[in-house]
Amino acid sequence: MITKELTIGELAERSGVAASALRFYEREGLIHSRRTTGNQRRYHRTTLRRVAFIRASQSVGMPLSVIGEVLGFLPADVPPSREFWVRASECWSKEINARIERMERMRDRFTECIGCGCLSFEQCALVNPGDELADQGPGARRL
Amino acid sequence: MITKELTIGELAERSGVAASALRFYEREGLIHSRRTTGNQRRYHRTTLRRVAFIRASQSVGMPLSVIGEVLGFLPADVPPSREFWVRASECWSKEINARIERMERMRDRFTECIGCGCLSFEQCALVNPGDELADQGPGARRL
DNA sequence: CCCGGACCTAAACTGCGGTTCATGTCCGAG
DNA sequence: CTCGGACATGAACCGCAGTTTAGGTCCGGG
Repeated sequence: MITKELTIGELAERSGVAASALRFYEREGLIHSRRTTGNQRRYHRTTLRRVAFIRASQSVGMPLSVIGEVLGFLPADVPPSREFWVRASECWSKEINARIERMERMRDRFTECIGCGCLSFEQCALVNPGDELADQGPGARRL
Repeated sequence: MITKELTIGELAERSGVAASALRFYEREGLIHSRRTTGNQRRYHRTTLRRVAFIRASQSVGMPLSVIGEVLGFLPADVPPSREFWVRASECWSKEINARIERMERMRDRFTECIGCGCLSFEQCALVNPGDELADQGPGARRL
């Protein structure tokens, strides 16, 4: 059969992603499925691509919420166009570069500041960054 | 009075760290305190330095567990020596550089892989990194 | 002596990205 | 028709780095 649908087990095996994660992605709206009369999930083949995109994006550090937003522009059951990949790639690259720069600035500051031995409050830029790291709110912070 | 001890409120204000966080650090063994007869915390002044070090280390992405290990070499109530700062700085710099390199590799892979439009399983290095990201076990992953 | 603000504790909650568990249903091979 | 493996669901749990809440105690000024 051409364009045969996938069960969750098949999708899990072929994508290398656990079935529990796939159900989770579906709850979060990143992927979609049809249901059989017996309430089981059937995935369109293009879902394989969507999952690949999700994992690739995660591997460069993107949070699922952002990936979800971008995938929102990609209708279900439609294979992602070349344009889509390119646009997404550009978008991600910007983000990653920004993060790398941020880390480089931090490292330089740290060596500088530790090197001078100050580490006293009010003077030290490391202890009081002020610019970055500010207003991240309470709770856990992503590294 | 010289070498006056600090209450938790004072330490919180002077370090810019919430009292709840200071109690948390103490539970985790990163800082220490004496207790008054009324069971209230009194901090040695050098604790201010310890907290500064914790926050600085966090700002470059170090997890508390690792910071705790390093602080373990620094006895309570002893001001950190210059040597200590230098050694810690070297140690952190290595870690940060490793992370930056990792992110650069990822970014390059991503642009390369997305650029070619493949994103198919089994071939794509991004989808199947294999080397990094592997064996991180179940549960949440740090970004 | 009394009052209010600072302090104490343990337990529950946050967000992220899922996993694990308990319990119950579906579906295809024999 | 029956059996076992695949699937369904909701709820609870993991680690991290704390915050919030509830309920109780301490301490200094008036």
